[in-house]
Amino acid sequence: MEGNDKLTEDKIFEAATTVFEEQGMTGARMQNIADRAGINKALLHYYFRTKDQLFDAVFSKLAQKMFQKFSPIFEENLSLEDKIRFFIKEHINFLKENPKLPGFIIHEINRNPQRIKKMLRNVDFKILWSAILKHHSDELGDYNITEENLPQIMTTIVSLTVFPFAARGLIEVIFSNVGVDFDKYIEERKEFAAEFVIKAIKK
Amino acid sequence: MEGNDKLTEDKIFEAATTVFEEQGMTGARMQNIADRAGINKALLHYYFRTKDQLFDAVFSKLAQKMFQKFSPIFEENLSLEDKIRFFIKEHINFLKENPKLPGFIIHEINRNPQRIKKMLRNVDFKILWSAILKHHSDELGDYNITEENLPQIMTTIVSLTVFPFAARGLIEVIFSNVGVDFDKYIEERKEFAAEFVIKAIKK
DNA sequence: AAACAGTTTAACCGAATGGTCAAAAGTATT
DNA sequence: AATACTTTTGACCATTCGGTTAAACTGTTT
Repeated sequence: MEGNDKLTEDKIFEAATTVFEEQGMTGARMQNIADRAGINKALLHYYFRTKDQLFDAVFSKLAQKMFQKFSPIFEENLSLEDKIRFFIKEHINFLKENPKLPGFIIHEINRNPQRIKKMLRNVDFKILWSAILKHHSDELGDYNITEENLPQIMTTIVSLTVFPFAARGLIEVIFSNVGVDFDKYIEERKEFAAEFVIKAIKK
Repeated sequence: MEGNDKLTEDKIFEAATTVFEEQGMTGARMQNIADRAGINKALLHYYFRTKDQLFDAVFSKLAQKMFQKFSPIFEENLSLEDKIRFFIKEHINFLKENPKLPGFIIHEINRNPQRIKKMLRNVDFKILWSAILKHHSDELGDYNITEENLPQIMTTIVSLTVFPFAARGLIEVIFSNVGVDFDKYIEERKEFAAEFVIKAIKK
C-alpha cells in the first residue's frame, strides 16, 4: 500500500511538531509522540531513525515556514508604508495560526546556535537588505531610513509582531489581571504596530 | 561551620543558574550541575532535595530579578520622555549583563504557564498601570496615550528591549552576514529605541 | 497459493538519569 | 579527647528513555 504510507508519516510529523513545539527537543518524549500519532513507538524509529533526525525534520520545516513569511519584504510593488502595513498584518495573521512557533524557534536556537548558522549559510542578506533600499530609493527622502539604521528598524518591526507571541504566557497573565483580552489585543496590534512604526520613521 | 555552608549552597545555585539558563529545565542534568559546582551529585540533593526544587529556586530568583527591573516605571520624578529614555537604557544595560535571561524565562513560561500565574497572583497590575497615567496626567495631552492603548504601548517598549536578546542567536547570524556587530547594535539600540518610541507616541 | 516487499507490533535492551544510603570526613562543644 | 552534629562522598537503586529485534500482518506479484 502507498496511500497509508504518507498518512502514517504525516501523522507522526504532525504529532512530533505538536510535542516539540510544546516541550522542546529535550523535553519531548518519543513515547509521547508515538501516543499522539496513535502508533507504536517502534514505528517512529521505522520512519525517522532517531529522535535527532525527527527533530531536525520538524525544526527545518518550522524554521522555513517562519522565514518564508519574510519574503514579501524583499519584493517591490507596494509603497514603503503599505509594505509595512501589509507585512505586519500578514505576519500577525500567520503567528495567530502558529502561536507556539516563536517560543520554539527562539529556544532551540539558543540551545544550539550552530544549527541555524548552517541553515542560513547560503543566504546573502546583504543583497536582500540593499534591495529594500533600492526598491524605495525614491521614497527614502521622506523617512529616517538609512543603510546604517536598517538593522535597528528591521529588528524593531519584527520585535513588535513576534514578541507578544513569544511572551504570550506572561502577557496573558498580566492582561487577565488588567481585564484585557489577548486575542483582541492581537487583533488591534496589526494596526497599532504598523502606524506606530510609520509615525516613528516619518521625517 | 557556617562560612563554608553558604559557599557551597551558593556554588550550587550559581552552577544551576548557568546550566538551567543554557539548557532549560528539561535539558539540564543534575550531574552537569554538580560537576560545574565542583561537588558530588549527592550533595546537590542534600541542599536541594529534588531537581524540581532546585529549578524552582533558580527560576523564582531569576524571574524576580527580571521583574524588579520594571519598578522604575511605576515611580514618579521623571518626565514621560525621560522615563522612557531611562527605562530603555537601564533595561538594555541589565539585559547585557543577563543575556540568556529572556530566552530562559520565555521558554519556561511556555512550558509551564501555571508557575508564573501563581507567582504574579498577588500583584495588582491595574493599580500599577493607572498609576502611570496618573503620574503623567499633565503631560498626556501631548501624547497619544490612553488607558485603552496602554497595553499596546507597554508591550511595544518591552518588545524593543527584550526581543533582540531573546532572538540573539538568530540576529547574530544575520548580522554577521551583513557585517554588523551585535554589541555595537545593542549599544546603539538604547538611544534608537527610546527616540523611536517617543517619536511614535508624540501628537 | 506461494513468494515477496513494505508496514506494524510486542517484547526487550542498555545507557542515562534522578534520587538514596550508609559510611567517612570535618567541625564544634564539653 | 570524647561526644555529637553537620557536611561530603562513593556506591548503589529504580525508573525512564531512546533505540533494536524478530515476528506478525497486509497488500502485491507471479
